[in-house]
Amino acid sequence: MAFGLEAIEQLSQELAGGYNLNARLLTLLRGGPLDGRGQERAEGMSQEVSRVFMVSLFMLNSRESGRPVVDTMASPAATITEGSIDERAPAKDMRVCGGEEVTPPRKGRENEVTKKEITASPHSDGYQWRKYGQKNIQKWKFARCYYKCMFSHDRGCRAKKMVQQQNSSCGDRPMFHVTYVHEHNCQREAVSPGEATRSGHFNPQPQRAELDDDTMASCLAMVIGGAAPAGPSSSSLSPPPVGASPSDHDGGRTSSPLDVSTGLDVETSRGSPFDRLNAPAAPSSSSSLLPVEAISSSDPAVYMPAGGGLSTSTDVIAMDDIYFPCGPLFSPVAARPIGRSDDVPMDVAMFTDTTSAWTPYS
DNA sequence: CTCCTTTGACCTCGG
DNA sequence: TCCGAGGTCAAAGGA
Repeated sequence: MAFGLEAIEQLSQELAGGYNLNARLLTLLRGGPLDGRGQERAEGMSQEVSRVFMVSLFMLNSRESGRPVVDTMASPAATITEGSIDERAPAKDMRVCGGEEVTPPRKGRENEVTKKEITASPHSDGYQWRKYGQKNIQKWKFARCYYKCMFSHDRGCRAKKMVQQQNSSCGDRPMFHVTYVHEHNCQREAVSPGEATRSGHFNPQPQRAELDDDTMASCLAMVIGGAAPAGPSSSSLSPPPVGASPSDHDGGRTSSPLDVSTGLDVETSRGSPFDRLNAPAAPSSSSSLLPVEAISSSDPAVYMPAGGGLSTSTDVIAMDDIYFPCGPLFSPVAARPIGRSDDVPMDVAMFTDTTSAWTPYS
């Protein structure tokens, strides 16, 4: 699917603007009989709402036009995947990402980029990685980390990934650019989820929901209509119960392979087209994971798209904040980092282990 | 003792 | 050809 992030953001803004406009129109209409001037204003607002619909529909219909996908928004909840990338953008093709200008990686030795994504959970991709390097990169506040497949040696797997924390974050949630280089060619045997973190790869079914067309359309329909959605099928939106829980951490060593976050709970994520933040189980005492856990459904969720026209920033906005007049459209069950220990600086990765100690440098 | 991360040095590429 | 930046290696140290 190729629904550009820029498009999502624009669409979000358009729709939120339309929503606000409609709310004003409603207020106007409820204010009593309209005089000539009020009638004019109401008509103007109505026309503007129509324009919003038109623009939104146009954007929806034109998404197949092959327009390049541009990273503009770092969603804390959704992992934005650019998909397979075989060719890199021209060197001077600056991209805007999370409000930052990002120079595409120059052509290097490894040119076989298979995927790029922006995620809050750079390590929850179902594979085990070994860090082999870290480098301070110009223009980035945070060092870039280099990972190889754990089986690069044993099985000659060439898969690598580079994880770059963004300069900006969404609230206190750091976002990461993850660039995958080379496909895994280590043979994956079916591994029980419990074993996944320890003994190898498990079937890497998609662990995150991508915003497919139906989902996006459904979402927009919800926003436009304010109707309670039937809810996208959980099969398409919720990750499979891969399980691989961080509680499977090797109890002894702290320098374990990268942790694999839990899949999302199917029940709690139903109804939202947006990926919920991964919510690793409470870490064991020996784990260095920052505790992140699912909390009660009374808390506002942090789904994206945020902004709702109220802000063009990439900050997280609770669904209740966006859609308050209608009540939450989804059944938001939040997942948020909790119990962040005070000794962990806020600009450190929201979860970390010894393999991903994000140490900002200045 | 083993395995992994850290980190500085080295290599390679592109301007 | 030089230089800066990014990517990788490998020794050292830690758990």
